[in-house]
Amino acid sequence: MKVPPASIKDVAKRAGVSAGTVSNVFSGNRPVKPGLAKRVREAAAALGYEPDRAASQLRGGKGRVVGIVIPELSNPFFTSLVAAIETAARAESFDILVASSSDDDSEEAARLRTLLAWKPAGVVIVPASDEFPSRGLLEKAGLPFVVVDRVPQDFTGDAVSSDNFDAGLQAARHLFELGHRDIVVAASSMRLQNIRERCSGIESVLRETDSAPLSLIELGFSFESAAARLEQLATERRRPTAFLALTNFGTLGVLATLQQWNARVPDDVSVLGFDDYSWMRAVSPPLTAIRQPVEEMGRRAWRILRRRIEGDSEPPEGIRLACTLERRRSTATCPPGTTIDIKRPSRRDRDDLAKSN
Amino acid sequence: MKVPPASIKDVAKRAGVSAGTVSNVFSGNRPVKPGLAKRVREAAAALGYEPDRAASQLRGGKGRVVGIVIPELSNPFFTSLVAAIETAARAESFDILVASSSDDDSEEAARLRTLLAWKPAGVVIVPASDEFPSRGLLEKAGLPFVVVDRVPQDFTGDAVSSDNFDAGLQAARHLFELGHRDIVVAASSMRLQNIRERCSGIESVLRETDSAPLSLIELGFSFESAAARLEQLATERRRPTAFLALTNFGTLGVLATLQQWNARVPDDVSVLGFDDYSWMRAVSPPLTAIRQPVEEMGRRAWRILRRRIEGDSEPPEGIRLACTLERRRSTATCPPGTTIDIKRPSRRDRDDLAKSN
DNA sequence: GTGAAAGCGCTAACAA
DNA sequence: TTGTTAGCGCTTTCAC
Repeated sequence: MKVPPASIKDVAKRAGVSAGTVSNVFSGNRPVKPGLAKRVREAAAALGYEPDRAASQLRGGKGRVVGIVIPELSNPFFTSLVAAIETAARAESFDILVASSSDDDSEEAARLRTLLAWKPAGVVIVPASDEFPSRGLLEKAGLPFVVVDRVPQDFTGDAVSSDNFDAGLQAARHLFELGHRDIVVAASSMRLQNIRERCSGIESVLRETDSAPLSLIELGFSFESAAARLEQLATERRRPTAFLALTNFGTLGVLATLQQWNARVPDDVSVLGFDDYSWMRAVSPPLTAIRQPVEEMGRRAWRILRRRIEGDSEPPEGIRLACTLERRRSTATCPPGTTIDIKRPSRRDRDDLAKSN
Repeated sequence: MKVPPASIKDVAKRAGVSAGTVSNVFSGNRPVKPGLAKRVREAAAALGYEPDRAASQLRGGKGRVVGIVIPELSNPFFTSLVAAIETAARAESFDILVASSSDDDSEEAARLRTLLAWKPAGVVIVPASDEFPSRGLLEKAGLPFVVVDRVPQDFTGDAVSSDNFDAGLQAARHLFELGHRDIVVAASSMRLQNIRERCSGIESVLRETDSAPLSLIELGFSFESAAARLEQLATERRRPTAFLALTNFGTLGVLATLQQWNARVPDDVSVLGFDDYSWMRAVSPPLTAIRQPVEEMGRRAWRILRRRIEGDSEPPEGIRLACTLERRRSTATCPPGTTIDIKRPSRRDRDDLAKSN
C-alpha cells in the first residue's frame, strides 16, 4: 500500500518534459502550452504527485505557511480567532502553524522562535502580555506580523482589536441605566492594555455620573484563582448589585461564585458578561454580554497580513472594531436598597467548583 | 532593524568550523568537543541563528512537524484535543500544523493533501465522517497516523476514543435510577460511529429494563438545525421527562429550546449533557454531564504517534478511555405523571435564538 | 515556450 | 572528532 512519494522529476519523466516545466504548471509562474500542461497534470495525477512545500519554500524563498501565536488554545475566544484566520488563509492556500504561549512571555518567545524556524510568510500574534518581548524577534526577522486583541499601549505596527474603551462604556452605561451604582468589575489582570482600556470606558461613565471610583477585582487567568478572589470579596466589601466581567473567563468565575452564594440572577444581582458564546444564550437566564467581533477580527488581521506579505509598505494600520451589547436577561433594574444574601457555600457547591479548570 | 537570516555557513565561518560541525552541535546527532560546541553556540547566538526546519527536513528526511485535522476549530472539544496534543508534542520539539474539515469528507481530503505536502512526520485526525476517505491518502503516503474520537466501525489502525458504549450506559442508568422512562436522546447524526455506540449503550439499558424503544432525534451540526428540529419535536410526540444529549452541541440546543419553552430544569425536565466545560459548572443549575477525558485522549494519541514515528511496528492499538458521569443538578427524580407545559416562545426568545451560531 | 544547470540550507556518507 | 562532498525537491536564471 505504501508508495514512495513522487518527485517533480518523476512527473517530468512520465510527461516527457523538463522539471522546470512541471514546476511552472503547478506554480503558474510562467505560461505553459495547454497541451503540455494537460500531459503534466495527468502524469501528476497518475503518480499522486503534490509539490513538496518545504522544498519549494527553500528554493523559492517565499513560504506559504503563516504562524499564529495565541496565549491559550483552550480559550474559545482565541480559537475562534484561529478558526477565522485559518478559513481566510486556506482560501489562498496558506497553511497554519499554531503555538500557544500559556500566557507567558518567555514561553511565547520560545514558541515563536521555533515557528520562525519554518520561515513563515508572516505571523499573527496575540501577545502574552504588554511587554511583548517577541516584538524584537519579529522585527529582526523582518517578517510581516499583525498584533491582535492585546495590543500594547505603545505599539505602532499593524494591529487589530476591539474598541475596548467603547465596550467598557456601553457595558457601564447599560448597568447605570438600569439603576446600578454599586458595581464590581471583574478583570483578569490590569497588566493588559485591553483590560485597562475597558476600565477607562467604565470610568468615564463613572465620572459622567459623579459616581464612586471604580470597584475592581483582578481574577487572574485561572478558574481557581478567580474563585478564591471572589470568595474573598465577600469579606472585604458591601455586596454589589451588579457584576461586570471583562473577559469570558471572568464571566464564568462570577457566575460560578454567585451560584455558590445562592444568589439569583438577575433578581439579586445583575451580571454582564464579556464575549458571546452559544452557552450564554442557552443558559437560564440568558446572559447579557458584550460581543466582540472575533470573526471579523480574524478576517481583518489576515487581510492586512496578506497585503504585507505581498510587499505592501503603507503606514501601519491600527484597526479598532466596534463591540455590541447583547441585551438579554441577566441584567435587570436595580431594586432600591437591595443587597444579596451571601450564604456559606454548601459542601456540594464547593466540590463542584473545586473540579473546575 | 531587519537582519538577513544567518545560515549554517555564516555560523560555521564565524566559529571557524565546518558546516557539518554546526549541524552536529544543534542536532546532537554526533558528538562535538565541548570547546568547539561552545564556540559554535556563541557564534550562533551572536548571529541570531536558528536552523531552518524546512531545509533540515528536506535533506534529513525526518520532519519535526505533525499535522492535525479536526472537523471544526470552533468546537471546544476538538480544540481541547489540539491543545493537549500541542503541549505533548512541543515538549519533544514538534510543531503543529492544523486544518479543519468543516465536517465534510472532500474538504477533509483537500486539507489533508496540503498538509501532506509539508511531509509531516505523522498525523492525528478526527475524521469528518465514518467514510473516512482520507484513510487511503494517509496509507498511500505510508505515514503514521492516529484516529481520534470518531473511529469508524471497521477501522483497525491506531485509534483513541472514549468508551462510548459505557458512556451511554452510565447516562441512561443515571436517568433510569431517577425514575425517568420518557427520555429523548439528542444526537448530532447517526452516521457517526461514536454516536451509534453511545446509543447502543443507552439501548442496552432500555432492554435491561424492558422499556420502550429509543426515542431519538438527530440535531445535525448547526445550532439552527438543532433549534428547528427540537421545535418540531413538540408537535410530534409527548413531552419527555428528560433529555439526554450526546454531544456538547446537542446539550446547548436542548438547553436553548427548553428555555424557549419556559421549562424549568430540573423541575419540569431533567437534562443530561455531554462533554464537560466550565460553563456547565458555572450556570444555574449546574449541568449533570458525561465527561470525556479529552486531555488524556490527546496525550495518548500523541504517545502512540510518537512511537510510530520512531519506527515502532507493534500491532495497532485501539484505546478506549472511560468517561465519567459528573452528577450535578440538572437531573432530578422524575415526579410521577409530570409533563412539561410547552408555551409558544416569546418574540424575544426567538430573537435570541436566531442569533445563535 | 521549453530545457539544462545552478543552488536554496541543510544533513549524511565518506575521508582524514 | 572533524572537514569535505554530494544531493534532498524544488525554482530560477540562462540559453535556445
